[in-house]
Amino acid sequence: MTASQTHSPAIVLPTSDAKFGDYQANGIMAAAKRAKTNPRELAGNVLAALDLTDLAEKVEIAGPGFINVTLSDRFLADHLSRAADDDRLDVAVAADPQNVVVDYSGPNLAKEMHVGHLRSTIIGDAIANVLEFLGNRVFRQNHVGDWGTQFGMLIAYMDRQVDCGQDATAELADLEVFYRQAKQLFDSDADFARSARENVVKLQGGDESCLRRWRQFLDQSMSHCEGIYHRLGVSLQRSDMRGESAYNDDLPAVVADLKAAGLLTESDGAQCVFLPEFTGHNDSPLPLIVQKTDGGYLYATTDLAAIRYRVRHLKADRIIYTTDAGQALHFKQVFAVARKAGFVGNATSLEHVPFGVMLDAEGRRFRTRQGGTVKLMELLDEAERRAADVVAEKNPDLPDQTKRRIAHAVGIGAVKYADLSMDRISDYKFSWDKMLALQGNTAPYMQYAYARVRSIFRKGAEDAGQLLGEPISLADPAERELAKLIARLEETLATVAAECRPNFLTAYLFALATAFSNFYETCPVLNAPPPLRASRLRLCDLTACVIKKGLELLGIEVVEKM
RNA sequence: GCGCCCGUAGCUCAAUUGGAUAGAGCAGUGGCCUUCUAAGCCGCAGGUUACAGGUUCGAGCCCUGUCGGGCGUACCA
Repeated sequence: MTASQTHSPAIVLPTSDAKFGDYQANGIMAAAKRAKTNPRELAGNVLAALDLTDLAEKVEIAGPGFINVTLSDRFLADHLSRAADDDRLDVAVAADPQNVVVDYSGPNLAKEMHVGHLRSTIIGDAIANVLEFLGNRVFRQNHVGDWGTQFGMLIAYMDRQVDCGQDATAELADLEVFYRQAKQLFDSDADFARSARENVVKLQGGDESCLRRWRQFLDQSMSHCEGIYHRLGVSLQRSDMRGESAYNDDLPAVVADLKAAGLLTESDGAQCVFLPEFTGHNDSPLPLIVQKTDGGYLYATTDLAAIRYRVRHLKADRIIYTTDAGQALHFKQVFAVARKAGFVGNATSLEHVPFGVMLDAEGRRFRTRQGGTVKLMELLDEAERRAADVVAEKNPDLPDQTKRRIAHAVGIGAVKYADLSMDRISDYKFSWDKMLALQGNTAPYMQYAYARVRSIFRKGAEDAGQLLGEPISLADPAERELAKLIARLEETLATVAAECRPNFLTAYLFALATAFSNFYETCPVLNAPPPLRASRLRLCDLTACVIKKGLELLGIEVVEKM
C-alpha cells in the first residue's frame, strides 16, 4: 500500500545480523522521506496494513525504521516440504518468460582454444543455465570466428599437405601445429602467400571447392571445441554455433540500412557511423567503422547483423554478451548504433556482461613460461592431474575408476568454481592451490559437503523418497539456519539472473554448505530418535538436492564419494 | 590528453547496488575425532574500505578532486 503510493520499493533482504530476525525491509526510511513523514510512524502504518501471520512469527520495527521479520518455523517447514516433493525445488517458473540470447565463448576456429576463452565460456554458460532454469527461452549463441583472411591461409596449407601426399585431416588434429606451420609458410614463401590470398578471394566469391575445404577445416575445429565443452561440462552444442560467416549475406544490407537511416558517413575511404557521444583522441569524433576502405567488413558490422537476426528471428527480449571488459567501448557503440538504426527497439535490452582478465600468481597476464598462450586442453589436463594427486593422498583405497571420476569432477569443478565465485569485473589471480583447497569457498568444499550427505544415506540405507510425508522439525538453531538457507535458493537465482552475477550463487552455496557442516557437527542424524531422525534426513536430502542443483546450474558435477 | 574499470585484514577474495557492529578462506594462535567422511567444526587475533572533501537519518557503494594500477581510444576480434 505505502509502497505503491510513494513508488518506493520495499527492499526486503536477509538481515545483516541474526538478532534482527530473518528478513529486513529497508525501504521505509526512503519512502518516509519522500512522503515527508516520520519513518518509524510510517513503519507502524505499514505493519498495521500488513498481514504476515501466515509466514512470520514476529514482525517488529527497529532502529530508524527497519521492519524486521522472523519467519515462523511452520512457514519454513511447509516450504521445505514442497521443495522436497518437487524436482524444481519449489523454484517457480517465470510468470513472464523472456526470449534471452546469451552470446558467449566465441572462439576463433582458426586456432585451438586457449585460456582466453575460458571465462566467457564458463560465465556465459552459467548465466544461460540459470536463465533457462527460471523458465526463460534461452538461445545460446556461439559467435565463433569462422571467417577472415586466416582461413585462406589454412586452406592453402591443406592443399599443400595433400600435394605432399599427406592426409590433411589427420594433420588438422593438432590445430595449433597446423596453424603455426601455415603461418610460417605464409611469412616465408611468397607463392604460398599468394595462393592463400587467392583463396580468400575465392571464398568470398563462393568458390565451391574452396568452400568445401573451408567446411572440412571448420568441422575439425568445431569438433575440437565440442571436445573442450564436453570436458568442461559446458552446454554449448554444435547447433548453437552461429559464426561470423552466417551473417555474410546480411552485411551489405546492414550497411545499406545504416545509409538509409542517414547514419553513414564516408571518412578516409571507410564507411563509418559517427555518434556525437563517442570521441577519441583530442575529442576527435570516434567512428564505428562498418566497412573498410578495401570494401571488407569488420566485427562491428557482424555484430550489428547478429543483433538484427536475434531481434527479427529469435524475437529476443534480452541479449547478453559475455566478453572481456576491454570490449566495453565496442559494445557501447554497437548498441547505440543498433538502436539509432532501428535494428532493436526499446523493448529489447542489450547487455554487455564484462569480465576481467586472468592473471598468474605474480599478477601478470596468464601465459606459458615462454610467453605464449596456454592451451585450454593442457590447462584442463593439469587440473585433473592435480586433483588426482589430492584424491590419491586423501583416499588411496578407492578403486581407480572412482578416483578418476572424482579427479575429473573436482579438477574441472575447481577451475570453473574459482572463476565463477569471483566478482566478474575484477581481474583475478589464477591459483591452483587456492582453487583445489579443501577449505573455503571452493568446488572441492562444496562437493565434499554433498558427498557427506550422500554418505549418511548410504550408511542408513535410507531412501529419500520414503520420507515425503514426515514432518520437519526446526527446534535446533543449526536445523533452522540450514532450513532458512535451503529456502533462499529461489531469491538467489533471481538475483543471479537479473544481474548476471554467478558469484551470488557460489556465495549462497558456500553459506549453505557451511550451515550444513555446522548442522552435521551438532545434530546427529542416524542416531536421532524416530520422528527427529526422519526430519533430519529430510533436511540432509534437501541440502544435497540444492547443492546438486546449484552446482549443476554452474556446470559443475557432484560425486557420491570423495 | 580523453573515456571506462579497479584500489577493502599480511595474502587471495566477499559485501544481494544507500542500511544496523564491513564478512570468508589462507597464513598466525587456542580448542574438538570411541558416535553419520577431521577434505570437517568452534574460538581468538587481525580494518582510518588508497587519500581529501561533499551529499543524508545512514556511504566500501552516490558526487567532486588527488594519488596509484589495468584496459580502451579509425579501418584486428
